[in-house]
This record gives sequence, C-alpha cells and structure tokens, in this order.
Amino acid sequence: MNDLLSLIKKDLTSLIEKLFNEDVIKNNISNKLTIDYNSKSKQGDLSSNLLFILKGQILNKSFNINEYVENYLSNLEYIETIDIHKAGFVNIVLTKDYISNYLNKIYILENIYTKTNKQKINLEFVSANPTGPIHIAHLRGAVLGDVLSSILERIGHEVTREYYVNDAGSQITILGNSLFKRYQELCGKNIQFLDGEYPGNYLIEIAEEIKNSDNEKWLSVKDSNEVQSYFEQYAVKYLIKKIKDDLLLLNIKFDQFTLESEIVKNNLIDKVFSILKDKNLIYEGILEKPLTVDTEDWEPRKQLLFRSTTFSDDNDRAFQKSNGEWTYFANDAAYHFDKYKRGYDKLINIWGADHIGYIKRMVSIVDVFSNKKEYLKVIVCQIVRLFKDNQLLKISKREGNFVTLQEIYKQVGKDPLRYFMISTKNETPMDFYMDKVVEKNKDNPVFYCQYAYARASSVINNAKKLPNIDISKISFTDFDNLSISKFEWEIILKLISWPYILQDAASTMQPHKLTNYLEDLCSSFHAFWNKGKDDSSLRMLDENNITSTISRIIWIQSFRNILKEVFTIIDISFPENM
RNA sequence: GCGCCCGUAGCUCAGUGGAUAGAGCAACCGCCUUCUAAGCGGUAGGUCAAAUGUUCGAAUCAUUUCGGGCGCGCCA
Repeated sequence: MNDLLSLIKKDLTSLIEKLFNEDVIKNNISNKLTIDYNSKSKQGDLSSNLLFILKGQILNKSFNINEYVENYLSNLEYIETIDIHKAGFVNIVLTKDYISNYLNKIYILENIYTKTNKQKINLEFVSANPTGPIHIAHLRGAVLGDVLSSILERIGHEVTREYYVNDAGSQITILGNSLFKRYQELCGKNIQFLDGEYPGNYLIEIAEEIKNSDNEKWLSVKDSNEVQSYFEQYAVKYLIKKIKDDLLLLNIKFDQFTLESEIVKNNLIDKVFSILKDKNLIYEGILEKPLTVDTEDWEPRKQLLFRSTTFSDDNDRAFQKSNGEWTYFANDAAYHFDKYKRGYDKLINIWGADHIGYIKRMVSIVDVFSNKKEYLKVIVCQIVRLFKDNQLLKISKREGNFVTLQEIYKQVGKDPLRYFMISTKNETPMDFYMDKVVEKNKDNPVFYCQYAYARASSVINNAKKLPNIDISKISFTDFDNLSISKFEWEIILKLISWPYILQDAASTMQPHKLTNYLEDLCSSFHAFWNKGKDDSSLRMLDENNITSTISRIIWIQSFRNILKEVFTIIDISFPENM
C-alpha cells in the first residue's frame, strides 16, 4: 500500500486498539477497517468505514463514540477537517501541506513506491504449441502476461517471463509428417491431408526452404525415423523463430524458453512420480468413460492415476498411459517441478479459457511437491471475438483459419492492440472491433489518453516561451497551495493515488485497473483544460499571475510523469505532439 | 449431467460488503478571436437476470432457478 493510506490506516488502527484496551469496545475489529480514496462522494479526500464497524461493538451504550472519534482525528496533524456522515462514514479532508508533500514525490519522481518484500516470480504465458503461427487466441494472454510482469517489476519484484515449448508428443509427430507431405508435394508428388494434420499454408514456406537447400534428397532416405526427426526438428525450430518474431511486433520478449523435450530428457518425471508414490497419491486404476466419448471408441484400461479427487477435482487424472508413456499432464507436472526447483517464490501461469478444466489438477500437484498452498496461481483469460465492419470474424478450428497476430498487427498497430487487450477484465469475454480501435477520437481511449499527454506537453512547451518564467529553475519550493483551484486539487489527489492503483493492480493481478485509472485521470485533465475557456483565471498559463502559473506547471509536470509511468508499463507510445 | 466463468443503461464495459450503481458510444441540446474542438458541458436512459437468505448495510456473500460462454480421454 501507498505510504499515505498505510500511514493513516496505522493511526486509525491504533485508535481501535486504544478503544479495545480501555474496554470501550468488545473486540479488536481493526481487521475490518477500510480506508480509501474518496471517488464516490465529493465529501472529502478519503473515507473510512470506522464508525460502521465500531457501532455494534460499544459496551457502554451512553458512550459518545462520534465525539470521541472526532476529537481523536482532529488532533492528527495531516487532517484538515473531518465530517462524520450520518450513515457512518468518516470523511477526511487532508491538509494542503500534506497532499503537496506527496505531490512533490511525483514531481521529482522519487520514492513514489513503497518498498515491497522482493519476490522472485516466474510468469509463464503464451506457451502456444510450435505447430503454427501466433494468432488471435494467444494474443490476449500474451499482452496480459507481459503487462502483468511489468506491473510486478515496477513494485519491486523480480520477474522471469517464461515460455514453455511443447516440442514433444504426438502433435509434433503430426507436424513433422505434415511438413514432409508439403515437401513431397513440392517434389511433384500427390499428397492428401488427413483429419487432424496441419494443412496450413505456412508449412509450404518451410518445405520450400528445405527443398531449396536439399533438393529431393529426403525422398530417397530409407530410414524413416531419420526423415521424421529431421522434419520435426526443422519445423519446430522454424516455428519457434516465427513465434518470437511475431511477438516482437508487440515488443513482447521472454527471458526463458523451456523445452518439453529437455524436461523429458532430464528424467524429472521420475522424481515427481516418486514424490507422489511416497505420499500415496498415485495408484493403478481404471477411469470411467467420459461423457464426451462415444461408447464404441471407449475401452477401459488399467493405468497409473493421480488422486486428483483428494483435492476436490471431479476425477482422478491419468499420469501414465496404458502403453507405458507418460501423459502430457505428467510432463507438465515435471515442468512445474523444474520451475519450483529453480527457487521461485511464486509461479503464475496465464491460460486460455479452454484450459479451465486443467487448473485443479495442476494446482493440486504443485501444492503436493512444493508443500505450499497456492504456490501456483493460474490466471484464465476469456476468449476474444474479432469484429471487422461490425461483422464477427468466424473461426473454424478444423480448418485452422485463425486470424494471425501478424494480420491484426498490420491493420491495427502495436498501441491499440496492447491497450485493448488489457483494458477488459481477464475473466470477461472480449469483443475487439478492428475498425474502432484505430479511430482518432474520444471513442478510442488510446488516443484520448495520448492526446491528454500531448496537450500537457504542449502546455509545458508554451511555458518555456514565457518571458518572465524560467521553467528550468522551478522547484517544488515554489509550489503555492493557495493558488490551486478546488478542481485541480481533485486531479492532484488522483495523481497521488497512483501508487495505490498500481499496488492494487499487482495484488489482484488485474492490469485493466491501469487503463481505468488512466481514462479517469485524463478525463479530469481534458475537463480542466476546457474550464480555462469559460474562466480565464483557470487557464494553465497566465503571464499576469506567475504564482499560479508556476504551481500549475508543477502539477502538470507531475501529471505527465504519471502518464509516462502508466504508458511505459503498458508499453505504448506517448507522443508529445499529435 | 458435472466443473469454472459471465449476466449491470439501446451497445461495449467498470464497480465485487458501504453513501443517490458509474464511464464511453449511440440519442437530444449547447461550447471554438485566446494553452491542440482528436476536446468539454448538459439532458435523457437502470427491477444490477430472478427468488430467498446472511447483517447496521448486498449489484457484490450463500442457496436455488433461468440464460450465455468455455471445458469435461490415455489428445496437447
């Protein structure tokens, strides 16, 4: 929490403790205390539920709690006035000095954030299979993961951005096969794709590369394993490179790529297996037929199962296939074991909505080997529906005709993509209108906020031209409380609440709180800008009133500083001129 | 059938125990000789899907119902 609120909370908490120690109230209920920036009513800067929670606790009915609280608070140095609302809210107006003191930190961009206990966090996201290019279904998680990482870094954590590459398993075999078919096709053979194979055009490019360097050499290689493995590896390597390049369009970079094949090679599954075995969480059993499978396709078989139901999952889950191979789940568990062994304080995964059913077993198994509760946090992002010309772009998984990141990027660009992908809460399904996000008007919050920054920058540039003010010599000691209007104090209070907003976004892991804040703050700025048209005393620059002009330059610079902070975290541009 | 998520203004969404439930768009009425009108102000628009419960207080929590999305092999 930000210094300001935690300081005041400390004082209110000790008030509650005092009342408890003096036997005025029944219980120490300080854990129910809340204090917040007062955005809802205009009755003060901050509000607290203090009296609500004290009311039911008073032992002596004749004790005048309102008066007691009022006296106590009035003596605190940072409180200008307090107002006890009849419903039970305590509304606090802070002294101008106190608010100015915090504004100063933002003006000089120092000590804005309270030091947190630094944690080593691993954030795994995207992790799309290297069987095709990045497309719309991966986009939201990609940006969400990147921005969330930046948020956590900003408050002092050390974040590893990680990508897990599923380069083992049957999908990769099929990929290799499909690529070889494309190669054969280029060599003049007739080919046909089966259901479940990869007919996408992107494999043709890869096949062309191979044909250009090796000609028809692979047609005559007898060892089919050699062919298979060559085409698999070539495809995976090529596609990983392509995925990296695509993500770079949005400036998304990873610190680490971990290969499933390496996890398998290092026998980590055996280790996880023996831990489970020791804890009696694995057994040989037969699963019931799932509802989604036709009866004729189902054959009950004995295999090793993980006791997922112990952790309130619907079913126990297959850990080893009946043919002796490990399941995908086993590999993935081993991968998480690997992350755990690397010594992170916390693991975060971002998954698409299509993996919801997989969360329970993964979180459970990580709990088991890490011996920690909620060591792994899985964030789910809901699907994005893409609209163009107000028409829903239908996708068919079967045909694999997803709109690729590259295609969307070409039409929309980086800033709107990054902004909109995080501006809706991750659990809410999102509609993305490709035409609207590039419009340059109020309809489009990206431009609305960037425009506010440009306007503020323009004020500062004009201030540099004022004959009687040297902007480079302004320091915070020149800030005059009295020349600031009421409306501006509201903006300044919003600036001060920024560390609280960031902290909140970090602890709830919800980056959309940043864009909400940004839009609210910029709206206040645009409103104030226009007030100067009706009332010339509210114009930001006034040659005839140096004191108020200097004070305004200070908060406008602070406003720009905060905007820069938010834009930087979201990683979109902030042009000075538009 | 089961699990998770969602249901808030005509539309897209915030708000998830607190005050008279908020923004933007769309509609209607206004504001450019002066710091960027790519902007601002105002009007209108609500059974917070429904019911019951929990308590000082519920859009928010619980239970149930209805509607929508996603998922429900030994695939990945």
